[in-house]
Amino acid sequence: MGDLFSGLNDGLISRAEALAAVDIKHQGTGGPGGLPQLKHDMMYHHSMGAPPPVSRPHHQMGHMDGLEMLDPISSSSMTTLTPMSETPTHMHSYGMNHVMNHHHHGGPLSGHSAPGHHPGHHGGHPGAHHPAMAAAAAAAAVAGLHPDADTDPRELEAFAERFKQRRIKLGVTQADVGKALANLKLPGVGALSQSTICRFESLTLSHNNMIALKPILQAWLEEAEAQAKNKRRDPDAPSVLPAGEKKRKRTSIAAPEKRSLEAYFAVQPRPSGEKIAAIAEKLDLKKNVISFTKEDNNPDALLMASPRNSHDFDRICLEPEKTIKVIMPLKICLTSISYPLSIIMQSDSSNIPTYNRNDKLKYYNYRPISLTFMMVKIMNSVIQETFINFIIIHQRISATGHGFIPDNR
DNA sequence: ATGCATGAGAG
DNA sequence: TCTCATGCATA
Repeated sequence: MGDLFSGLNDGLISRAEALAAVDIKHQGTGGPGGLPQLKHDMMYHHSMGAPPPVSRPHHQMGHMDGLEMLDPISSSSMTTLTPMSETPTHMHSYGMNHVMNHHHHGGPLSGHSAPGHHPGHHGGHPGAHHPAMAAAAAAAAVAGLHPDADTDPRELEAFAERFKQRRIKLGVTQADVGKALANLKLPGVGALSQSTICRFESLTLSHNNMIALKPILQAWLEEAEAQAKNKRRDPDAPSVLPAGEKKRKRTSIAAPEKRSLEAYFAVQPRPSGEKIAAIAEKLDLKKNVISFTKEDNNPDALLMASPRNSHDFDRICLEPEKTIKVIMPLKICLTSISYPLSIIMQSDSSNIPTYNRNDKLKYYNYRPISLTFMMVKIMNSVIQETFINFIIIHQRISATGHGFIPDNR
């Protein structure tokens, strides 16, 4: 294994650097080498507040073997690369400066992110904008932590979680939130789609996008809770809460039925569609209520999901236009592989979710990335077999076909 | 929740 | 042409 990755290292790095030179824009203060993506990864990792990355986290069940295979690699290459990751400067370069001035069609986030919130500080100098935070920021900088609470992935993650919980407590759907944003009357902020709210909550937006959206959603949340508190809303202020109470009541399964289902499940955890229908009929429940026994939710079935096996990858590698999605533990970003993968993420033209919340243990941050055919091709041209192996390894431990690690809760 | 498409802005 | 944010439609 070790050979596998170290062999791949040199070729990839040089190729990667070539790519970096082309693809990657300046990422702020000069860290060592020109691999800003890595900083990002590093940052996130550090900021995850996880136990030392090298320590062997016990991830859940099926992933174990894969992780174990990878462990020695990461620890060994860690040695060489760690210094880089620890580089305290530039922590907040955080990449994306070049993105900050993007103007998107119609979106509420035109250009500078976070309208109405700490004007200007997002524009690529995420230093301490609150005087009060300056000290903390400085301290954080010394400690190698991200000084800016608004751009701190931990904070973003925490906020997203909080947001979701409180939204649900308010009985408001993602779609409701999206629409209500327009009523907030924040400058430059219009409605958003359910998709976007969903993506925010699930941290499947770009980091930049997360940062931009956060203050907006925060504003909504505060307003919504205020309005919920005072039943008598200011008639002038448009409600940011959904109008009618038209929520479908939650299905509840009576104890006897539940026992039946559980008993059945013990015998036949994966009944056919007809069986499910029959059960539903018998228990006088809707079919979708019984759907928890479907293959989708069977952990054993997860590895069956697409991409199913190495053959799929092989095929993909021969098929232009295909995009394959791979999930890797962030830990891998700390290894010799990190450069090329970072660059692939940068170069990929499709949407690249930056975060996800599936890592309950906080030891790893699983990060979905997409590899376009071109990138695969480049990778392959450098280290053909090795790359295939690499993919397979990760496929084994993490591919779900949905782009995310299952919770396995 | 997410694959795919769109259109803006930057280069 | 590329990247990115975003929405639509639908699994």
